[in-house]
Amino acid sequence: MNEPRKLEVLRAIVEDYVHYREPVGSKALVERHRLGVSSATIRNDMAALEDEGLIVAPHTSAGRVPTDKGYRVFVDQLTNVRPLSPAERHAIQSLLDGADDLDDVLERTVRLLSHLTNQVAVVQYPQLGRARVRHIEAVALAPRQVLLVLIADSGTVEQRVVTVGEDLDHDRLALLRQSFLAATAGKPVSQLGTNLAMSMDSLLPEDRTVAAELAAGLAALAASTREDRMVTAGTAYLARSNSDFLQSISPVLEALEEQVVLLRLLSEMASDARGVAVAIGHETAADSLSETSIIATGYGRDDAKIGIVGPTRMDYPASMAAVRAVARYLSKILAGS
Amino acid sequence: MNEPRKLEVLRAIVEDYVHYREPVGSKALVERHRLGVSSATIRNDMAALEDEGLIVAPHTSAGRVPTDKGYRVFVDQLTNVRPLSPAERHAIQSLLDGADDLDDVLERTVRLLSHLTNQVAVVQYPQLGRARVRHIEAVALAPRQVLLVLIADSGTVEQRVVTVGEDLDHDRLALLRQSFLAATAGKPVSQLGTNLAMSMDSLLPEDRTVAAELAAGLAALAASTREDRMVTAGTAYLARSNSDFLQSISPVLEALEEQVVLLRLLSEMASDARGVAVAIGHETAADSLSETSIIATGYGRDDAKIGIVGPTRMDYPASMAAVRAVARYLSKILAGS
DNA sequence: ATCTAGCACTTGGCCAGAGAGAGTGCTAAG
DNA sequence: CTTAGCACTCTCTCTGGCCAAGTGCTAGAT
Repeated sequence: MNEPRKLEVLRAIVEDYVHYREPVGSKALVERHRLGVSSATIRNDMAALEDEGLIVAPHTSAGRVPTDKGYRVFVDQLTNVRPLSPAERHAIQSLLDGADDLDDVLERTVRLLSHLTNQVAVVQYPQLGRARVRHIEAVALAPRQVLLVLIADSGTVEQRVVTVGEDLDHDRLALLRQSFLAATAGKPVSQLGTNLAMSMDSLLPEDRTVAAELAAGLAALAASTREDRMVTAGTAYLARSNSDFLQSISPVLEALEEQVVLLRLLSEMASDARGVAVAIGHETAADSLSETSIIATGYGRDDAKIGIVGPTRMDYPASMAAVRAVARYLSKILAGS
Repeated sequence: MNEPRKLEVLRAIVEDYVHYREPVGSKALVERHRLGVSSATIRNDMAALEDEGLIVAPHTSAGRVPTDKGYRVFVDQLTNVRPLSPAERHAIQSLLDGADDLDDVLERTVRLLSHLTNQVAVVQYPQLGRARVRHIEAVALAPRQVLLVLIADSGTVEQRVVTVGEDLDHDRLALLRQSFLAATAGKPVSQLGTNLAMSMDSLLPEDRTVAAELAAGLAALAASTREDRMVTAGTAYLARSNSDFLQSISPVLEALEEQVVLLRLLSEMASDARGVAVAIGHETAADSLSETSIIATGYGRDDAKIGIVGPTRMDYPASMAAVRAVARYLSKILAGS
């Protein structure tokens, strides 16, 4: 058996199936690809591929369809990721220029990626892990209500309203804020909690109770930052792939809204040598996503993830190229600002 | 012709069509409802209803289906909105308790409404129109980059990064901030721009250029606040109504993501005597939503909108009840905080 | 005037059967 | 190892016939 040709056949099957959206048979294969052998030979190869579980026939006399495993081999076999076309590069440039704050950059980026791939795009908020405290603000909204704002040098701003047990006038709050700021400014957000705890001693005894309440709020702010949130775009594309896939889009929409499952998945995906990570069908280990594939990669300093979610029958090479290219531009923009 | 009975027939047709999801005929109607007359009489009524354009027959010998106009008459005919069941009230209570900041409240609310109605729910951010400036913060991120934060007494926090034309050290920025705050604090957000402009005279001449840049940023912040944003939940329900409606969910998803069309629509909808507004099918005046209905109502002081989006074939009475009930709870919670 | 009963008529949905087309696996030969 | 040929298996599509649902109309009952 000719091993290289067998892989070539698998490649052809995947490409044709993605393109024509229907099972592909041996005859169509030799017509559409210059394989240099007859359909009978292809049939032998296909039988072997089926034995290995890379393709299946929906029924006796239909063509073959790649399995998750088949897509996996296909993807692994891809050596170089195709660079983007000039038109695509131009689109990236013009769409991402002119963005101002972080929210805006992420918003534009995810829309861009979605348009480029005709797929749902997701982007995780940059993690605050290595970010440092730039500023802390505390504003009295009511005698016992305080709005806490935490600003990190990564450009993220987190806010929360905290209710405390005793009244706080403006001056007292300003003093506490000053103390908090002194204890944490310029230091990593991740250590905010411990830094605040250590600064408690320097406070007046009568302030410590309320200070602890505020500190808890700030710590919670630092912990539950947006690193566990993501932005989504292009959900409409899910409904476009008019096929049997339509049945399974409801769970996918749920997963996109829930975010939890997807975020865990994204953080577990490790990019390979080509700079992108791919999870195919059941590899996602989530029932709701068993008919979808995810292509993702990290961006920025702290390796937050950006990627796309789509049906397993997708154009992997093009999507991988788009994800990687957009991630690079995004990293560049974030580093520059 | 018996007019009251004709309306009764329309009501029965709508209810049955919503329930059984298929065209309803005269015979089924007399079986399922105590109309007190024979199917032949119903047929006469139905013919009249069809002449008036309230129902149509998909083909010669199928039952009748309500038109948009039919739903409209049905909805207008509803006099009292059914109150929620105790179980639903309980669900509202337990889900909305324990929310802290505005984002969280809206997030929970929209999920709740979505679950109650099994429909897509949307909620518009409260408008800053009548809100007053509580606080302004300006943080130097880099010599020429400033993070502006605007906090309103409605609890909303807006932020934006502005790049200015000259270097700003910390002290100079603090002075400017102080001046801005003095000019605007406690005054309506809507007048922030003019208030800032008037305060320019009191600044040192060399500060005026950069101050103008910052003021422009703040004014933009006040103008483009979240009032033009909304939160969505339950998109997965769109794909659940497994029927011909599946075809049209892609445009709906787009509209939900685009937000612009929907926001305009929401703001144009005026609640009627029962406290809710309903736009049915083509009444939405948006092609992408021609097969969907929207039920919405205002909440809070500034009449921001909350509502649901679903197929025209929906349970209007139940949905109207849920929207109104949730809007009331939401108003109560926002007023209390 | 209004309602009802009956009836002829229309039509989509469903089923079975036939035929075509696509594709396979196998065998035997190059 | 490859190829040609062939029998076989399925699905898909089309057809015709039948049935059930539902209608509109007319004539009679109330």
